[in-house]
Amino acid sequence: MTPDFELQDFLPYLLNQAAEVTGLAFQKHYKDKYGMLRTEWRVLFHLGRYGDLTAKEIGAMARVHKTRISRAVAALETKRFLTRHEVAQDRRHAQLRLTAAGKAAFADICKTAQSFDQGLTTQFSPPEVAVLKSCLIRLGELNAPARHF
Amino acid sequence: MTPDFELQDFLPYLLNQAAEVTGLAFQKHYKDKYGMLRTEWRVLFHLGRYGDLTAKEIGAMARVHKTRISRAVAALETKRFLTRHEVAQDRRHAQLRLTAAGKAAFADICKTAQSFDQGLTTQFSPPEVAVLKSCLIRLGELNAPARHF
DNA sequence: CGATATTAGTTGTTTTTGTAACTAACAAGA
DNA sequence: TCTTGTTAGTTACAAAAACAACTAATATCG
Repeated sequence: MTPDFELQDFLPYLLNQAAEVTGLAFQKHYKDKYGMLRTEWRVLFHLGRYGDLTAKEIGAMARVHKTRISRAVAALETKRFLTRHEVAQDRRHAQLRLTAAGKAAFADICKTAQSFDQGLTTQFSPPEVAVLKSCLIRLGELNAPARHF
Repeated sequence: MTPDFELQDFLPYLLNQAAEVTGLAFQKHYKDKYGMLRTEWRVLFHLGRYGDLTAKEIGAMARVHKTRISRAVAALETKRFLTRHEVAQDRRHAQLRLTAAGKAAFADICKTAQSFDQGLTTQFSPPEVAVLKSCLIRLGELNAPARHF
């Protein structure tokens, strides 16, 4: 039968555990402090980092389904973290723009995220971190299943 | 403000993306084929790999909350993949035991999991895989937030 | 121009999960 | 023995996610 296969050797399991632990630890910086969900924080990040974007653009960049983006945008709008600006040429989509409060939250959470990341990576040597991150990027990109954007 | 902080550098994001991509790719082997949820597959795995266990033991080993275990066990029971056996000494907990069908499913999914893992790791060099897995284990264990078992 | 297709985004419905309260069984001290 | 406390597991309810169907705007092709 299956001899010595340990769950500790199974990459999807390891990835999931590490993602869950770190994700739960970090969420207090956007959930407890700003009442945001993870997708909201991601949308906020993309707008803060890359400037005004449409919902579709954010979804494509962050690999998130459009319904999740839609609800995150609506939530951020009621929290007054962003505003919608219709594009005259095509009224189907709208540019999303952070408000001052949105930018402040972005800056705050980003700063925390950077030090959080440092706290995680300092337990490894720089070469280890380099290998870890490059592997994760390849895993996240290469095996990406078909997305229905 | 925040200068050049990329989401691609943020470990929780990378972990989450890699976990999601690989997890979604693998789930067809237990979801599509056996109609199992991820927690069910994990419970099945622990029983198949480590023999009869109680719900609490599985929860402790897999770091899963007891309500999720409870529902997974109930689902596996209706699928006839396991049976409950009361312990005379303490009737609060029950030993969980895989049926023949459960063992067959375990063996099948395990075999697939091993080759799936190989497919993932062969795109990296052996030293890279070693670093990757050891980092993931440390991330998943060291920063583990308090669990309420 | 007019019918059809496509696209951006939203809404509704169903699953799944998280959280808390609960039951039943056992333990331990007064 | 009889409270009181603890433990294993379940159930109920609320939050969140997945999936599908929908609306409105634009594009395309006859």
